[in-house]
Amino acid sequence: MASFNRVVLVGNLTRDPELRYIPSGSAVSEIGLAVNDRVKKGDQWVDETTFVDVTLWGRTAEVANEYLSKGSSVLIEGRLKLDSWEKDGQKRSKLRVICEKMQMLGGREGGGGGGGGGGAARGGNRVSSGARASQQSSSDDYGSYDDGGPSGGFPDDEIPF
Amino acid sequence: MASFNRVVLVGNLTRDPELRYIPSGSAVSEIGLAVNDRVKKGDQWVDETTFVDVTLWGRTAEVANEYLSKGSSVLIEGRLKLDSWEKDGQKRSKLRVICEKMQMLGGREGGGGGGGGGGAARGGNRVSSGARASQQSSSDDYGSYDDGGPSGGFPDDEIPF
Amino acid sequence: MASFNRVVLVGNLTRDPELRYIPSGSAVSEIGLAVNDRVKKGDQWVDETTFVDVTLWGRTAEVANEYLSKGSSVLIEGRLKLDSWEKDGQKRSKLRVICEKMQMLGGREGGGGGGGGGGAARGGNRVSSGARASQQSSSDDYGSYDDGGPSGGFPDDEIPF
Amino acid sequence: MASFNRVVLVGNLTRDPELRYIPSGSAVSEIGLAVNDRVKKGDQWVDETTFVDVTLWGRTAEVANEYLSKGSSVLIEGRLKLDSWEKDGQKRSKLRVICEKMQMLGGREGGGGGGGGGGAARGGNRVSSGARASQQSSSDDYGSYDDGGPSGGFPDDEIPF
DNA sequence: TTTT
DNA sequence: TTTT
Repeated sequence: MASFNRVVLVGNLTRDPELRYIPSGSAVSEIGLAVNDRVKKGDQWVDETTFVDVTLWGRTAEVANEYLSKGSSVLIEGRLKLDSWEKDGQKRSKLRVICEKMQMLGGREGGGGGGGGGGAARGGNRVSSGARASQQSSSDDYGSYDDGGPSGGFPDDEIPF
Repeated sequence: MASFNRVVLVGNLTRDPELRYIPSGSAVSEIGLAVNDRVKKGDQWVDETTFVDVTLWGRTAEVANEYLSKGSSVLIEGRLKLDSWEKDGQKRSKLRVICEKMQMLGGREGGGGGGGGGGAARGGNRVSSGARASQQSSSDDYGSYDDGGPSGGFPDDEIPF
Repeated sequence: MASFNRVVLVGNLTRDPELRYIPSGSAVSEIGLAVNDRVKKGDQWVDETTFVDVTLWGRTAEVANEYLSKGSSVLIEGRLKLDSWEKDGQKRSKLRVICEKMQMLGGREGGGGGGGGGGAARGGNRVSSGARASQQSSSDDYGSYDDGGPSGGFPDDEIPF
Repeated sequence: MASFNRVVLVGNLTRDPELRYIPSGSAVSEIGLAVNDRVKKGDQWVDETTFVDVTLWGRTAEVANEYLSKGSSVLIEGRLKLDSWEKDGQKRSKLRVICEKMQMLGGREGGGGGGGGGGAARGGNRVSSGARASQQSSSDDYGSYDDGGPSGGFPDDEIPF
């Protein structure tokens, strides 16, 4: 019965975030993370890249969409989640990470961070969520975003995971 | 470039560990973990089970094989690793966890734990690694096992990940 | 600017929890944790115990008070917090952990856990918070308690840290 | 008996690292970290800075000394450790973090990071450990340093913690 | 101040 | 493919 599920990753986005809104109005964003470890195999160090899909919710999703892009460096805290579906009559499943906290780091063009100013936004075509995202931004100068915890956020059961 | 990869899980084994030795003599064990979270979806709490495959190396693998069995409760610290292979000309991949530290918890029949004595072993058919495992055991009364870190353990490159 | 603060500990209570209510009605509990590591010093393994004070809030505080006692085994996830005060004109400070998630483990007399029944309560003198604690308990069979996250719980600013 | 001790922090150095060598030749470095959280107190978010002393060993200590300075942004993974001593006949103790893995982040003047080249060193007065540090550097382009784990590093028992 |  |  005892159980615990915690993941902390630092990596770079493999593509721009993809934001969408579910019917209830909640924002969801998917990001791909590349985590580059250097691990010992036998007696030598080798590079090992782990690609992980991460789902972000609510304001965190919007902030990611606003401030992160391919190559951005980010810290993600969350939990592992097994997605399951059927394809051609075959059961398939895949581990992903559900983000509970995101922290932008100063890598690349993304990562906002910047002291007073608050980080440069990306190209104009993705700023539709600007209003909400910048409310967030104004309440947090540290580039850290939280999903609001268990009691926050997801007002209905349309959520696909 | 900045990167970090850390997972901490507490769950129950979905099956008995499977131990084998690679040609160099290193022990490897696979365990299946069921992690039972209770997460908020919309405005209600739902149970969500995440099944994760975990790979253990060296003495940790042997200790797991000796003291854990289906149902055992265990804490695993490790990192995410993407396994990739080809099947029917299709690229497939799967996230797993490489265990860097294992801590037996007092669940079920497994979980060693027991005060002075050192935890009851499982059925006799799996005690072949006993000698080595119990050396370990004697140097650690806390049921915690470490893979020896980056400089420990894997003397050659036969390692399949 | 980038910042992150995460602690995960498993240890045993050094004393019974101390529960109190702040004027607003929020529950607060203090527990002392003993974390027994085995670390390498030079070429030998030595035991090292780290004593940490942990603060729990809200329902988590009440549940701890109800189900944990001296010796209980528990997993705490939280963050480091620096408490500061003045004594004899001297500035003093001390690191503690603010618990954000608690998971009871099956150690000792504490640790509740128990499948259907829900874990044995301690002696009668501490059951005053029973009503609330058992509401919690009924919504969670896994012995895991969450402080409700950033948006949960602390309705005023009487909170002393 | 079950026990686990894990800390992950991202913060900025409050001062330059202080490197020294213990009689056996092992390098030790102390850094002060400021971790800036934004936490909810009552119904508003407040900034909260936690100051933590971190001890680094071996090559990690040397690398920190070489590449980090006051203000640098860094991720530290390690464990809590209680330092105890006596002063004026009074027992005193203090929690610190023993670093097991360090990852430089791209903040400020520190944080090395730099792709191929390997990060700019600090002013000349601290480069005495250069030779060793750059060996390290050459075996790791990711700015991540590991203490070598339980089996690595500390060849004698002069170590003061 | 301490737990297993 | 699954554990509690």
